Amino acid sequence: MTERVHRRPGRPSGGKPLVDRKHVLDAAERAIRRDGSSVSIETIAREAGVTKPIVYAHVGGRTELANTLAQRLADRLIAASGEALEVQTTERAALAALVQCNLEIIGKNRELFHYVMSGTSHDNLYIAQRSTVPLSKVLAAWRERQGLDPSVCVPWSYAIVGMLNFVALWWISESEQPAAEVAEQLIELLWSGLSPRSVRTTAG
Amino acid sequence: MTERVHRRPGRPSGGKPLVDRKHVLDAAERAIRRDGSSVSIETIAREAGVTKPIVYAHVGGRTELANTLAQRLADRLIAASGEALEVQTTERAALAALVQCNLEIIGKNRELFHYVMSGTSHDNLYIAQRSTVPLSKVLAAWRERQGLDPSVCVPWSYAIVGMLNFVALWWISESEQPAAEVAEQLIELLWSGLSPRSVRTTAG
DNA sequence: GCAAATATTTACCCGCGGTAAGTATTACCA
DNA sequence: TGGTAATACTTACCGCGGGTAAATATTTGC
Repeated sequence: MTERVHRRPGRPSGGKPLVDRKHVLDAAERAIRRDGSSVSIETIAREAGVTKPIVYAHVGGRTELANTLAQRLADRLIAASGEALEVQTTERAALAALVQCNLEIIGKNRELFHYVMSGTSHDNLYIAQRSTVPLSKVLAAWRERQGLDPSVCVPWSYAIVGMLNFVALWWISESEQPAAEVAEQLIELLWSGLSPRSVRTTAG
Repeated sequence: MTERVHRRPGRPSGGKPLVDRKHVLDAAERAIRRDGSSVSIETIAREAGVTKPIVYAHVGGRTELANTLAQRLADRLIAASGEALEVQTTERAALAALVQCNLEIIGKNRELFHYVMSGTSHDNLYIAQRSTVPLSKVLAAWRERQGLDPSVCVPWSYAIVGMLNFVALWWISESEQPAAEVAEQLIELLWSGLSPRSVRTTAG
């Protein structure tokens, strides 16, 4: 966590500015966590110890801020997913671990998640793409390894991301179940589907 | 479609007011369709042939308007889904028809969909619930008929609604594929799951 | 006719996103 | 050592859009 700094106007001695993009973004996250997803740019600026124009200079306007924070959150989710995937043995267990850690990270960043969900522009899929593209690649590689058509992977990626988002939304605000349990339920659907024929015992 | 009306101030002769809730909501939809999802309340009021306070009197503030319109859209989707379900023979085909008609309706109401997606409050799940509750009931009944545990149906409903939402978002803005094709791809995932063992030929 | 009830508008407040212009401090170079 | 250019930051502002209070017009009911 970057700390509050004594700033002074004027060109700084070291080549580097005291307040950079990361400093502002970290402050934004703190402010959102503290004041909720409807926090104003001005409050964020105060949290960073600067004023509004600095925020605009470093990260741009509100939607751009939301996009950037979404990016960061997505990166964390993807990174954690990667780790979760490596540990597990079976593919199904790996998937369950992925979903569970996604839920847990979102649970620890509820307000940020809300900010991102309501702040990013829904017209262009800029952000959703960032989450779906890596997923789509993994899926495509996997399907090809099995000799299956990989063309479904783009819509499937959006489907899975949407699934995760909505379930997370429900889970963080209404459900008392542990993340592992919800993850298992989701994987039951995602792995085996609705089809009654593909019933199988849940993996312990 | 309700039409533009000659209104006059003062207590109206008939018991009924000329401008009611439905009139305003219809106007809102028209305005959104015309000017996009960022349309202002004032513009909506003009479209209805009235002024802002009337809108507030009849439907409330912006989020309440978004919620109400979301409600209406959800009702249309649910109604159309019901019809689609009745016609089909197999359960899988019924599901595919459901998804397809959902996509098509959203495709015909892109701007409204965007308005609803960005306007409804993500903090309380008020709206998502309205879509998921009926779905959840159908799922639960179906699972029970098969002797399966119905407790998964709540998270599954959110999962399916989230899936549909995100795929629709992608489809209306980036995809050129016909709705039927996307629906089939989605159902492939939803019905059979990711599991490699449950591979089966796509229905007709 | 006159008061109460109702429908609607005018005129306004306020907060917030976004920006232009001004001020303070340092680095660089003669 | 002074002066100029570059940099970092602030103050002060604009405008728009959500939301509302108070005024205005019209009709019903006594």
